[in-house]
Amino acid sequence: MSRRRVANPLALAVLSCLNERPMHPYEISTTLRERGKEQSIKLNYGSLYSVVEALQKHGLITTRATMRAGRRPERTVYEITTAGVEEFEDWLAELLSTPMREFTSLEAGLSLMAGLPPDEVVRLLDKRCDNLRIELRSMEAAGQVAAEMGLPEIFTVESHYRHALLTAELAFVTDVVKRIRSAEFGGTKVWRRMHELHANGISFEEIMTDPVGHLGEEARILQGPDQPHT
Amino acid sequence: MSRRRVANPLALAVLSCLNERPMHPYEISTTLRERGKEQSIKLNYGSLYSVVEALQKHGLITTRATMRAGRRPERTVYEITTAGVEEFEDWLAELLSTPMREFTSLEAGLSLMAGLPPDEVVRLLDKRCDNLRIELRSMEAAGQVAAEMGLPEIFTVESHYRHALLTAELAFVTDVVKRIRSAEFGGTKVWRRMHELHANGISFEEIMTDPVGHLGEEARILQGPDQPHT
DNA sequence: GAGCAAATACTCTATTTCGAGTAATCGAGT
DNA sequence: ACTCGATTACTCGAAATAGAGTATTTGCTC
Repeated sequence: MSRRRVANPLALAVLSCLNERPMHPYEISTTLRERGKEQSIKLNYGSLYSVVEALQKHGLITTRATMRAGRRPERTVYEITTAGVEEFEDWLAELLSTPMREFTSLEAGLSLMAGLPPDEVVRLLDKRCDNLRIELRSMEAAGQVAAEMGLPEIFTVESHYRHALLTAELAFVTDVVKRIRSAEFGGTKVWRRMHELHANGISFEEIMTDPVGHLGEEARILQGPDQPHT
Repeated sequence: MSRRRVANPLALAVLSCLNERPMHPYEISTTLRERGKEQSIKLNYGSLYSVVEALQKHGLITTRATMRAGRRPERTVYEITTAGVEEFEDWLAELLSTPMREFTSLEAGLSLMAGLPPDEVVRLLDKRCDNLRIELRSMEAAGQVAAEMGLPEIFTVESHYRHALLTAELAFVTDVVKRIRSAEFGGTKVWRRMHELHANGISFEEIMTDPVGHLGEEARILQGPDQPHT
């Protein structure tokens, strides 16, 4: 299991709210939403209530009161404990100081992109660039509005961070597209040839049993690490 | 539920392997590991076997044979179906062309960083920069080795992508640190003052009930959206 | 004052995910 | 020939997650 007994980042957001003042879970959810935190921390009811329960079980928060108005569902108000404050500060410190291994979907896509022909990949990545530019522009517009409302940067860093990452992604993908187009991208020729053969009815399995024979000397790397004399 | 009946990216990796040739699950896992794909796609046995089962249930793969050697556990060899090939190509196309909303831990951290005093945040982010530089250098060394082995770029794009993102992160965080230090970062003064009051025993709750009174005119934004005349 | 959409405040359950556990076999050394 | 660690190949159950569903109340219009 993870080092923290409650691992979901939503738990950190809960601690953050309760560090300000006692609240009931639904109030936490609306507070986070109002402040735009659901942009950076995944929030859904199922997780919220189980995370709150887990925090309580581990003594990081306690119920302060349960009240009801009329026949409505009970509202349970929670408050943070000393241990909870400590956990909040320690966890936040870790998030800020220590880069974590994260798995993004583009990384997954890039790592398997050899499965599609290069021209198709170029087309798809080009489309991504368009999408990225659109999103970047809409983030910039939203940032403008926030700035005009006098919202200080401390409340919008996350979105500036996302903007910076998306900008870097756009630059990277643009470059990759350009280099596949010019075949400057390492391996493009073998990659293209392989999909041409496949389009002509030769299975990948067959190609892979004798890569050099089908694709030429450059395909030597495709040979499994050790299939010696048989 | 997600648009795809099997949503785990590991399922895409499975389809990718079976698109090359039939394999049994354990062989899939070692293949992915050998090729370094576990760097970009989370792989663990529990998920692997349930994902394979789900793919089979939905007709994207079928069992080709189950064999056993001696008293060892059965090896079930799977092969991809036509529907599976289609799903593979469509899914991969989507990953490459469409930016997805992802939740990174730094984004979560930044969005809650006001909960720690600015000097502490500076210290932590500085530490992160050190860590980032170390990781970048080790990625560069690994890239060097791969290049010398003649491994073409098509097999290492993912890691170049990660390198580009980490570089952008380093630049962003470095800039934020610099600007908090110089108090050029919007909101720094109120932020610092708030933690000073808190260190002197005033609770956040108390501060937030009258932000302007405690923190000055600049703290007007901290007032909830609508607590009118009461 | 009747009707109806939105907001309030959760609950429930089907999946998914995780990773430790198991059990057999292989190979290298003594 | 035997032992000991690595590898092979999966199983299992606890825990986390997602998000649809429920039931009440409020506010607004006509």
